[in-house]
Amino acid sequence: MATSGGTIWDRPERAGRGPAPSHSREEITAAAVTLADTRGIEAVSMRALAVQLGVGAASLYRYVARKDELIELMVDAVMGHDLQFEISGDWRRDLRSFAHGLRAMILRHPWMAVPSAGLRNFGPSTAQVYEQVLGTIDGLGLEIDEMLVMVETLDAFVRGRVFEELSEQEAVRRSGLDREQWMQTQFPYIQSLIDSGRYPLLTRVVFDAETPHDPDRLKHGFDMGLERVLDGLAFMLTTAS
Amino acid sequence: MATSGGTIWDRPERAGRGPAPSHSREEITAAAVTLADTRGIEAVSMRALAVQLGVGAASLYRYVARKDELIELMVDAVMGHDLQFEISGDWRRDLRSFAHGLRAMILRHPWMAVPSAGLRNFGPSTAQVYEQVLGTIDGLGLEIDEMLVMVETLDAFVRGRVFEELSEQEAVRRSGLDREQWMQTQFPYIQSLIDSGRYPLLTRVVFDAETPHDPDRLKHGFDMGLERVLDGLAFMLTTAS
DNA sequence: TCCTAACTGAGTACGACGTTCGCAGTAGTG
DNA sequence: CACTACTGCGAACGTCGTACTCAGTTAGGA
Repeated sequence: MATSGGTIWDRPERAGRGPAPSHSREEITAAAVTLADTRGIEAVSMRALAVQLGVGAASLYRYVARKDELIELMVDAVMGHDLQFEISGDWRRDLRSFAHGLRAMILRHPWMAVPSAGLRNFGPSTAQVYEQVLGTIDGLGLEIDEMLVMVETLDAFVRGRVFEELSEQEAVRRSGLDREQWMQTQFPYIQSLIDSGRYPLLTRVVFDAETPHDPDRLKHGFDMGLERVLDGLAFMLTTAS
Repeated sequence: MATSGGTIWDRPERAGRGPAPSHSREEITAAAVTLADTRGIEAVSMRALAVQLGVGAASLYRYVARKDELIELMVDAVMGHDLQFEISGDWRRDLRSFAHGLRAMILRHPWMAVPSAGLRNFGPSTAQVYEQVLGTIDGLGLEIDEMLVMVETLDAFVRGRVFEELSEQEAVRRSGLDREQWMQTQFPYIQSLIDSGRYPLLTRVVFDAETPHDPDRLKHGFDMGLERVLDGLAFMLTTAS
């Protein structure tokens, strides 16, 4: 059993003695990630993953104590490999780059929206990312607590925003229909809301949106919101220096 | 089977002819909500809920087509009953009140953090809430699209922030230990990160936080971030009027 | 008033899930 | 070479969401 240490991060991958394991954490994690990317996170079962690896299901518990730990490995692996952003020395540009990178990463791996709770999920790669992000606002005269508030606020906006962007997309995927068909199943109810006359503003939202569910529209809303959040964060610097 | 309409919201609760159902959607929903509040969302199984109601598990499918629909009912019920905020006519005060109300609601019902994807989960109570929130920024000279961006941005911040606040709390709960014991299981790993010397800023975070996990500290961070976000949203009005 | 179509309740069953147990096999150590 | 600590894994347990089926019940139409 791989059940000694408190978290998986301080438990050694290999124990000293017996035969060498036929797989590595990295290999198993990679297989789980591609499985989640291609068939959705709910398709990542210990059995299915074992099949993918040509292994018995119970064997996976030699590498991982619980499924949760597998998810932790997956999250940290993606944080390490697929989160890209640039550091230029201009804090606003850098935080914007981080926000875009975080959003893009989650959109590439929709299952990341739920299990990765930002700063609280503390694998080594995740830690490195936030170390770097904190670095972009270091030396601007802020207390460490204030720096943390800045990063957490930005992080919360991005994750919350992308979570909303994804939820419709996920509903479509689960229904098995294509986007057009799915929207038609929703239509009668939306219509009944409008006809009730009790939602005039939401009605304007539905009617005035020229391209109702253009992906660029969501990106647009993200970018606008992001600039507002960055505007707000800039206030922290004025009061500090 | 309760499987005719596309969503549960346009499917009548009672069909015309036969015997009256022995329960109502509202009753079932309320039982599920208290079950989720007291024993966690993962304790809400169709079987457990059926026991709570003194009913066979299969009977629940007379009221609900899939478990997802039960969750939808739960979310919308809580949005209707437990989300409180005040409308004064001062947009900033009103949005702040909404943000606090939303946060408090999710903290009271931690399971709401995940399944309720904000604007996309569109039960009648949810719709009413967002109608009201849009109303607080109506008539300020903004296009409906811009109003939507404002609300979505605020909503994203609150949900993302509360999600992070909850994730640690949930990890503690799942471990079965109390907070003190749980923190001690995490300690060796945190220590090893610090000792590696590769995370100087995160180390400052750990050391400089005077009361490491005071709930007021989280509330503080929320309030500070919220004011920054509101600062940023205020910019939308200056360019509009 | 009665018949019957339409509905409700639920026992049973199916397949999938996470996880545990116990055992056969293997590789380093003394 | 024996011992020990490990690895792989078939089988099994309990739980889950859900479909099938059918007996019992009721309200509308004759």
